[in-house]
Amino acid sequence: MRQSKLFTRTRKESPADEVSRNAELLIRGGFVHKEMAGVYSYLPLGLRVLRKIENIIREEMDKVGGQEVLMSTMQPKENWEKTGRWQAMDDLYKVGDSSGREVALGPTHEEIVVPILKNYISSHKDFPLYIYQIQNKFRMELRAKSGMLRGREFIMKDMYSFHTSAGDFENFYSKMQDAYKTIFSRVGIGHLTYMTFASGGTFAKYSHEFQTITPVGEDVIYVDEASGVAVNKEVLSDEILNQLNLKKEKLVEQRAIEVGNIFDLKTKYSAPFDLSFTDEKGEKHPVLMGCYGIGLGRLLGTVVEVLADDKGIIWPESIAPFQVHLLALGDDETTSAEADRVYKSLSKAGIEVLFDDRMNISAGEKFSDADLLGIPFRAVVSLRSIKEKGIELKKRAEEKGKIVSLEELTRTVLGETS
RNA sequence: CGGGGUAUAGUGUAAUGGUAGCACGAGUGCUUUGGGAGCAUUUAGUCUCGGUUCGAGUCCGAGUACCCCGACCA
Repeated sequence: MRQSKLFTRTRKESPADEVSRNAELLIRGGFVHKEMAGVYSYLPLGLRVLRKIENIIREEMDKVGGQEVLMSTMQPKENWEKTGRWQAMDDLYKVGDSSGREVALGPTHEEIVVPILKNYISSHKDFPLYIYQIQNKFRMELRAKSGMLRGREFIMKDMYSFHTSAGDFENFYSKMQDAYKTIFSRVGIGHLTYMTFASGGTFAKYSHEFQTITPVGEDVIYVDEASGVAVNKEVLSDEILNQLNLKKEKLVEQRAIEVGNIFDLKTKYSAPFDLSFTDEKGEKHPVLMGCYGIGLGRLLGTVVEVLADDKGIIWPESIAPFQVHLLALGDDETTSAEADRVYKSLSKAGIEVLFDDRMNISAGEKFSDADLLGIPFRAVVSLRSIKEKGIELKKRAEEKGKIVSLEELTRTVLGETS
């Protein structure tokens, strides 16, 4: 992609109405556009990152046997009345049309997925079943905050699992714990993310949050570094500590943001809709369910929040919008021709390159933009690099670059991204 | 929802109740190119409604939006 053609440009000034680092950098870099409090549009750069996160999650969900669907955003009021949540859920968006009909804008999809399944499954032979989607969710947060971290419209992966026995559920639940750990490692925040024992409300024995350590987090958790286990402050008690084999004096208090959660729904949603199955003996039983969520926008914002430095974003290679930021310094013929050659060669090798081919832009501005955008590898072509018979390669997080050949550049980038 | 704060051009900011200015951006021309360049020139603005006043960006009232703290967050 030629940066001269890229839709959106960077801004030098921070927006006055954004204090949080994630939103500030994402807006200054032109990744997202703020529509209103807690609602953001994704621009080309932001969408590229979002798609990469989405694909990592999709891969891991498919690996555990998930089947992807896309359920409706508009949801019938009757379904919500059946579960009692039309009244009980106070962050539900209720929308009316001119005929007086009311619908909910989906904040979650138990009320949709369960009735759908009722149409198709009824025998124990249909189980287990894992259904997921990646879709926009709507929640009327009383207070949207922290940029991308708590929004009113946001993209979420939600999976629902369906089981005929508690044992089967527990097996799958444990598989999902591993899948989640893999996802957070793959997007680059595994080292800061802890599986955290949490409250599942009144109905759940099993509930875990995946909490990423950051001072801007909304939760307080207690981490046992040795075992990598954490407990949310909400549920901290001697009983829980004993159960988890944790010693109080070894726990470290941290603020953290919840990037994912998984929990046991038992029959909470299958019962109201009478979702049941017939076993081998012909007896009818309610279906057991689990639910597994990850907020993609929040995850994206969290990565920015925890990995950025004072110059800008630092994307992990796995989710960076491009792998290489190629800078042509100087508008002379020699530099332009050489940069163009490098651009074409890298592209041909299948490397995603953002080529800063803009004319009349000072070197300093190009460097600053590169730091802000946070693409993992920066490759500079200039009269100086040409004189040194190579390309200057520098990783975003490194201070100094080195001169490498085009072949070495290609190998380095491919090697580290494969 | 309680408390606090803010609202001026695309962005960031000035302006005792008295001519809305500066910088960035964007457009044009020339110069410049290793850490957010220079000159010239052009472009574009007082959140909404009401009130006070000879006169309101500024004062008063209401509304709206946004930010922060708290409460809330299957």
